[in-house]
Order: sequence, then C-alpha cells, then structure tokens
Amino acid sequence: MKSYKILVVDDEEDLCEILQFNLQNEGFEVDTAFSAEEALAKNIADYDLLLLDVMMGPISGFRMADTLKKNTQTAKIPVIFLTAKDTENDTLTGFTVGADDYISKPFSIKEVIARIKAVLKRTSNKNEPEQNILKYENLEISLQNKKITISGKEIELTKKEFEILKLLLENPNHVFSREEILSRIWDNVYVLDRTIDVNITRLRKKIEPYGNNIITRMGYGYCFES
Amino acid sequence: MKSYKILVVDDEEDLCEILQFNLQNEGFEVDTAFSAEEALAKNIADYDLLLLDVMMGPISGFRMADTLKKNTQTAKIPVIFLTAKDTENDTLTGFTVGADDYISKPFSIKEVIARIKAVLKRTSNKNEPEQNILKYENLEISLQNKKITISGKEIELTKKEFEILKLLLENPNHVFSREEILSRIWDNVYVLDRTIDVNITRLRKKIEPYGNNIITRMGYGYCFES
DNA sequence: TCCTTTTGTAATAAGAATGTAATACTAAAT
DNA sequence: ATTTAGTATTACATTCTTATTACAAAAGGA
Repeated sequence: MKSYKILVVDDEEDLCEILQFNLQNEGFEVDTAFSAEEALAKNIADYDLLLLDVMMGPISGFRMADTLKKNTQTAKIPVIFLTAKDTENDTLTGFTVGADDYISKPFSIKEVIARIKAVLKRTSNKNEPEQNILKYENLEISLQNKKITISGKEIELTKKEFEILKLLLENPNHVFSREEILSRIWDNVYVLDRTIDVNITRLRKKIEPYGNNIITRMGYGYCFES
Repeated sequence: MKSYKILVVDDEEDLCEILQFNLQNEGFEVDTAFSAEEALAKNIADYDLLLLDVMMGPISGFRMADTLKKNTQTAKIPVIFLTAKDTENDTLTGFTVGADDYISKPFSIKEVIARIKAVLKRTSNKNEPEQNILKYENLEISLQNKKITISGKEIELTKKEFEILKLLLENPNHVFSREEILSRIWDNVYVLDRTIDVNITRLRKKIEPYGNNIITRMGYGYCFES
C-alpha cells in the first residue's frame, strides 16, 4: 500500500519537527517547510495532503491555500489548517478557501493523526465520483458523463444538443438569443441562425416530455422554463 | 408585503411545534416535516428558507440539502442547519453543502429568528441581483425573461409590445413622441406613425388594469403615468 | 477506407407578429 | 355647434420568425 505524502507548513520549526516525527511514525511520508514561500517552491502537486499554519510570515496559510485552489493541479489536494486563532471568522475564511478540516492549537498529536486519516479517507472516495448533476424534476443531466436521464432512463444527446441543454438548464428562465448561444457553444460562429432552430428541434424531441420546457421567445431566442 | 414561507424539518416534533409557533408569531408562514422524506414529498421550491435538522432518520439534513442543491428549482433556497452535534467536522460538511448558516442546539428562539432574518436579507438581495426586474405596483417586467406578470399572473407580450412597455416604464412620466419610440425600438424607421398607435392599443389591452397608466398626450405622444 | 453519426443547410410549411387602411371616436378650436 | 386634427379601434394583408423535413457535408470510428 502506497504511503501518503504530507507537507507540513509552519513557521514554528519545533512544531514541524514534532509533527514530522510523529506522522512518519504513523507511516506517512512527511516534508516540512517553514514558510509559505518555501512550501510553494516545492512541487506541491506531489503531496496528498497539506497541513497549513494559518499565522505565519508574509503569506498566511489561507492565502497559500487560496493560491493552490486556483491551480488545477493542486486544487483538489486536501488542506488542514492549524491555528491558534479560534474565532468564527477565521474558521469561516478557512472554509471558503476549501479547508477540509481545521485544528486549533494546542492540539494533541493523536487528534491530528485522526483528522488526517479522516480527511484522507473522505477525499480518496471523493476524487472519483464527482457528481456534477443538474436536475429539473426527473430530468437529470450529468456534466461529467455528458449524458442525461429522464426518470432514470438514459437519453443519448449529441454534443451540441447537450451543450445547449446544459446552458439553458444552468440558467433557467433566462432567454438566450441565438447569437448568445452561438458564441457560447460554437467555435466558429460561421453558421446560420437557423442551425440553432434545428438543434433545438432535435433536442426537444429527444427530451420528451421536457421538450415543452424549452420555450421559444419570438424575436428574442430560447429559454428553459421551470 | 409578502410573507416568507419557511419549512422546518426536524424529527423532534415538539421542537418543530415550538419553532412553528414562534416563527408564525414573527409573521412567517411555517410548515413542518418530521423527516427528510416527508419534507421531500412537499413542493420544496415553494419555500423561501429551510431549517434542517442534521441528525434525523435515514436521510440526514446534510444529504437532503445536498439533493436540493442539485436541483435547479431548489438550489438557491437558503438553508440553515440545526444540530446538536457541534463538532467541527459537521460544521464543515454543512458549509460544503451550501449552508447559509448553522445553529447549534440548544438555541434561543431569538437567535433563530435573528439568523433567519439575516439569511433572508442576504439572499433576497442575491436571488435577484439581476435588477432585471422593473416594477410598478403589481406590474412586474423581467428583462431576462422578456416576460411580464400582473399580480403574479403571467402575460404574454410580443416583442414590440414588450419593448414599448419597457421603454415607458423605465422612464415613468416621461412623454415619448412617436418619432422617439420609433427610432428606439424599430430597426427600419419606415413605418407609419399610426403603427405606434396600434401597438399601444394592443399593449393597453393586454396589461389591464394598467392600460390606463399609458397616457396619451395629444400632439406629443405617450407616457406611463405613475 | 467504408460506414456511422453528427452537424449544417436549404426549402418549405406553419404560425405569429406587425403594419396598413378604413372607419369611428374624441378633444380641442373656432 | 361645427369643424378639424389627432387618436382609437378593427379587420385584414403582409412580413417575419420559427418549425420541420429531407438531404448534404463533415467528423469520427472501426
């Protein structure tokens, strides 16, 4: 069984060592960094989990996590924050940045280990079945599958049909002009407006009985009406 | 002023009643359900806010909220979780599921009411941050929908009718000459002045009882009088 | 490559929106 | 009062917009 790699980032060097020692004892691979800058110099994508101190140096743990969340390669790496500050406000900020857990100092090593294991367990499951599903009544559209089901029955849509339905369903009751649909879904915009009509017709037919939810707004365009 | 509809879901029936009684006293409309299943049987989309117990029956409040967030019709309804468990872990799940607030039992009714009002205030701005709605009394015109409603009842307008109403309503009490209306709404200006009259007539008829608000200024044009 | 599927186009049909003209009103002006 | 200019209303004609169909052209897979 592959061992997990953990990066500990904290400006208290003693604490880093203590954590490193104990976590290695638990079978994790552990690296440490004493500042966000030092951490960011490493290849973060290699790690399976980050332990970030909130209060340190010029770049706080929050800001560091924020940065990582914006990078596709590191966005999904679970983060546990370590902090002495225990105000609600901080807790909240941590969450908005996508913290997977939050540990207040002082903490027991046992607690840290338990949390780490919990987070790893949770996220290892999560990585796969990323359920991006849009629903309207019995109409479910799965963004990862590019498939839709109606009352559980699978319906095959072509790419264009799918994209149109997705666009409309993401903004129910919003009227999209043909120009808007074209520019959002087509790469080359050199197709006729009538093309949209045809695709709408095809889509409507396939998603019965929800075809009627795609409404024509004469002179304006189309919208999905809920 | 319309009162907000709140759904309370908790397996402690006593608590439900207490909340219902107190919230009704505050002027809310309140329904209760004693399980997620019971709640889901209702038309959730009707409610303006949900109070969800975390720990109940086979479907937890978290899972219920999760389900709702995936449905276009219910995704934007604010959720406040009620829980006896005050562990950080639960708090976390609550946020990821899109909780708008989080109240730990035991709580004071005053606190609950305050939180509800805060959340409603926050989200009521958010729900239609698209100031795409023009209003005059019970006449609402939604710019993204290209639709209008009168006392909640939907009225179908044609494009020209809609554009005229929009123009007038955006500038109440301003008299627009036929020339001005033409140049603003018509692409080719090669139509007769009388065309406006006809469109005004049609519009007036459709927006009863607000037809009379579109005033004729003899020799000048039309305006919407408020 | 051949075959299948997707996608775009063109032609036509259907339907809705809009414009026009004829006529009836209405309010101001003489 | 009568006239007149401006407006309302109606029915009808026209024009626009969309729906539908069949077919052609790309795009993709085996």
